[in-house]
Amino acid sequence: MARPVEFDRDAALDAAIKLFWSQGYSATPLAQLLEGMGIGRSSFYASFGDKRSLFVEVLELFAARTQKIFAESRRPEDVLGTVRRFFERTLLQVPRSRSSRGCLMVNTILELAEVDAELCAQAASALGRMEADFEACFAEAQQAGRYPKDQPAAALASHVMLLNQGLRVASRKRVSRAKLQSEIDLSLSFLHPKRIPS
Amino acid sequence: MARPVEFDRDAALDAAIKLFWSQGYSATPLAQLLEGMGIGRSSFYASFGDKRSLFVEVLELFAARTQKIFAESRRPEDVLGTVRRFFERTLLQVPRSRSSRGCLMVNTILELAEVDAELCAQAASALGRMEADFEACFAEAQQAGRYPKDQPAAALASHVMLLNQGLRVASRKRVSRAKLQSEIDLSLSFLHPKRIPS
DNA sequence: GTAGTTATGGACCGATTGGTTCATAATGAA
DNA sequence: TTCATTATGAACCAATCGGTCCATAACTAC
Repeated sequence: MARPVEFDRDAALDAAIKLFWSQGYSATPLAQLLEGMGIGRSSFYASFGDKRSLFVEVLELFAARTQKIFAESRRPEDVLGTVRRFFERTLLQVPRSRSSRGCLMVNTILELAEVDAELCAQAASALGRMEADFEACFAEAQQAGRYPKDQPAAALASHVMLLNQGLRVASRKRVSRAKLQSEIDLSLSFLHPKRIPS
Repeated sequence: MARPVEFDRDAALDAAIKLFWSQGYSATPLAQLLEGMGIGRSSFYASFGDKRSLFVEVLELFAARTQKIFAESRRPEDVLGTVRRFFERTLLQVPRSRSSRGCLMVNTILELAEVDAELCAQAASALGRMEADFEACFAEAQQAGRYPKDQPAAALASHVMLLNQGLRVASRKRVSRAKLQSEIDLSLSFLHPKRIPS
């Protein structure tokens, strides 16, 4: 009953993710978004409302995708394997151009901590959900006796998120894949239960 | 032989550090710098050349101060204690307003990775010097037989930097002191040599 | 066809950005 | 006092920022 939209909304969102992810929120001017998304100003404001609103949507979508990768990496019988797979899939088994973008949530927290509390809270909340997922993994493994209980699952999950944040920073300074790999290996070796003869 | 400067250059630099540190490079407008530093535009451009030049100077100064804290934390006979002291002095034994700023080098790398390669390289280089220092600590301890040699000192130092980056991100999302403390404790407990009976 | 509805492109807007210019003020040397 | 030198404050600048407005295009229902 009216003129149809001429662009692919999902494709446009994809382009927006790429831009925000690599350059950050403030460093990505509207003009660049329009060019990357392949749409005009009017269409932009009609479909996405606002630069900030678009960013909210992008952040949400990014978090959902990350959550999906986590879900695909998860294997109930192997906590540390889950952690390893998640790290390797997001940092090593992707083109360098992608891994060097780090994590949008982490980037956002650092960029907007003192600038936009709401966006920052949204990013932190997404990271919080990831942490809760990791905690559930550890708790499950501990219940099943596959992981030592001398550290609470929450603390272990928190530490995994610490490693995650550290790795994202590292990946943004274009360190070599090999170094990233050995960082992952060493971090996981520390997490491996040491069987101390009783 | 000419009109003397009316402001304290070091104090002005201090104010600039605080602003860049908490808000980032692009999110800190010149007007705010001028107000914070307590000087006028002309004096600013006469003394610091440029917003970007000022940032270079700030970054250098910040790195030097961080290096100093490291040096004060260093105790040759105790690597892990050195690491712990460095973390605790920069994250716990400071007002929250300060620790919640994270680390200027880390912040800069995340903010400017795809925007200003030079500034980013400068920040990365400063982090690299820290890593080298940590490596020297581990190497020394290993030579003296106070730390196991099953991991190369470089890898250990690299891991400490990973923890550092992770902690800075965590501190920027205003997590409680208690949580920061336990993150530090757990990370260090993983680094503690396990005495496996031979 | 015409009417009603929505999408689009381009002109336009005020605000803010970092940076420059210049007249003037403050000093030391003569 | 006078001159040379440098610091300062205010006015000014072009460029860019995100956002709005409006005439027109493209479609469906009738």
